[in-house]
Amino acid sequence: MSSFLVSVPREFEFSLCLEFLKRSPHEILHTCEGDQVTKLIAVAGKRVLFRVSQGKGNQLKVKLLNTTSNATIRRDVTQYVREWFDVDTDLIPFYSMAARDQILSRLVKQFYGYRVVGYPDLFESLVWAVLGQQINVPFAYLLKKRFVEQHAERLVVNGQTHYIFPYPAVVSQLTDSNLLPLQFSRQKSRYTIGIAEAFVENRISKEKLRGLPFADAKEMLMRIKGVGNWTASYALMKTFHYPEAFPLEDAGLHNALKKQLRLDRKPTLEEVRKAFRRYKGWEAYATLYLWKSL
DNA sequence: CGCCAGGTTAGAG
DNA sequence: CTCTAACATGGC
Repeated sequence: MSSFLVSVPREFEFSLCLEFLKRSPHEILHTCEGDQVTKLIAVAGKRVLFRVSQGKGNQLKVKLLNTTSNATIRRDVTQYVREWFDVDTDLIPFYSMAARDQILSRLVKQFYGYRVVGYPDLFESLVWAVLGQQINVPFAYLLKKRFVEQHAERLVVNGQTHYIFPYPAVVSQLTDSNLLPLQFSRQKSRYTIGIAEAFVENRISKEKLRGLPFADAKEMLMRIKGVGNWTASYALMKTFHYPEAFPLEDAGLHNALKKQLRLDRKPTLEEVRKAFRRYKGWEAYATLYLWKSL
């Protein structure tokens, strides 16, 4: 099948992104084999299975596994990959700011080229955030696995099953009786279905939010029940790559700051805000590298 | 048993 | 605007 290349900046380290992709054995929406990752997506009405690996120089190699290439597929898969690994953010200004920061200077050196590994699908991003609310991450992955196995479209290639995150049209038809057995709490079940309904009724979509000022996009997201500041910020960071988006209430972020600032307790929200003042405009990447420090 | 984990909501101050 | 209690569920 056909391959093509996607160029990336010098400040890009694929192996660090792969590390993130490999972080849970329950991850089901992509498959890592050594130094490459395989994923199924729906583009232009087709199901496209592709594999990404490091190419020569500043390039990623993308290989299509179940279809031949044409201009449309190539454009859409390229776009997906660029969003997935946040290829288009210029990190030079962030690195120049971070170099002068006591906490970040060490981290950006250690994890140079690490980027936000995102969720180009807004629905996936929001539901995944809801699943992660107030529970430990391994359990969130387990919930996602069950949810995807039950309700996602799939494609079997060479005996390997690949999934596409469940569609809003499907999820909006579910009830508690579908999700509680998967060990969703009533709250997660209600939020998940409510988010799907918001998509189906077109109260929200990626297209509607694209290009909006940060505050407006956040406000639109937070109109949905179950999407608070943490969830909205998470989606703005992971799906739209707003550089100023960061989850203020995030427990992991609090733990990272506690460690870096050598506090004997977790910081208050006010202390987090204060610590982040110096990262203005780059809160998303400050958060990413702080998370990575844990 | 207690406490924490990638929170949100509704209600009070 | 900020703080708090209630909600909910698994894991250590």
